[in-house]
Amino acid sequence: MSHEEKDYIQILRSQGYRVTPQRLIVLDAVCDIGGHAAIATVVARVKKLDPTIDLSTIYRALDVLGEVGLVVATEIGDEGKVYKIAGEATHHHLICQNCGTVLSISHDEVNPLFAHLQEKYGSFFLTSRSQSLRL
Amino acid sequence: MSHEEKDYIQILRSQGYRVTPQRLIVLDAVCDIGGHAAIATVVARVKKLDPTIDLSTIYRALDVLGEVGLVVATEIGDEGKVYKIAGEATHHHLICQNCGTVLSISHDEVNPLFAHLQEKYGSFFLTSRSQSLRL
DNA sequence: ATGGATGCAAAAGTTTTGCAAAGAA
DNA sequence: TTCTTTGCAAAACTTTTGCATCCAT
Repeated sequence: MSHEEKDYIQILRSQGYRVTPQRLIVLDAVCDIGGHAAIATVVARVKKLDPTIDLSTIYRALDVLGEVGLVVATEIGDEGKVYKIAGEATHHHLICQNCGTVLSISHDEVNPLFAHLQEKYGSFFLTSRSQSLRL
Repeated sequence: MSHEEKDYIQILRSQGYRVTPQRLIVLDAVCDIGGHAAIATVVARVKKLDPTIDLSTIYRALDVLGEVGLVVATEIGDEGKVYKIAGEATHHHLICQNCGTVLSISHDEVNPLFAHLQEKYGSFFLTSRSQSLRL
């Protein structure tokens, strides 16, 4: 697990949320998966760690973890929402339309386009916390 | 309506599908909307034209229209699937993350990036019939 | 006439919500 | 103790499917 224990406990508490085993397991699951994980993947991982955790609890935990900024939810293509640990370098996803494989690429690859679009379209272009460039 | 009557009747028939009033109304609806339309928008438009058309018929009509290539379904961000009349120039969508406004931009804007990515990542990059670059 | 398409109803899949009981602070 | 969170169950949505009837060809 790459997240510091103290940190996320702090973060949850400071935002008025309680630190529960369920939330930690969901956080662990998302973290263990490494990349971006569809809800089904998160659920599978969570259930493997603790089969008694309810589906609704997982959804609620992901909401809370997103609320406090520990997890980021992004909508990508056909996969629906995917979740990942926040704090990674800004990056993007290249998705094979045949097999669905997702390849992450550095923001550097895309930056020239970003710069161009931002200059040209200004307010339409997301500059901060951009998770995905949706074209 | 910008589609030629003869054309789409031909197209449906040639693929073994029948030309029904429901399918034409769904096609008209998508066409009238002009841009990309979420399912809810299509349904609203269809129902206005003919309230008796069933929801399942609309889904099935969109499937068929997609099958024969008259309509294109694209998955974009939070909006889920959006439908539009096929045959437009390849373009992309810029989506304001505040208000959700969608701005279409020419493929020319993005082409340099496409060329770069294609060269670098080869098979991961979709070259034909690309509806959206999903990063 | 005849095979595909429709409308209705029900099913299936996914996400959300109400609430009593359990648990973190 | 107090107030949040959980698990369960049910609800709310969205999309799909089965089937008798209807209709395009």
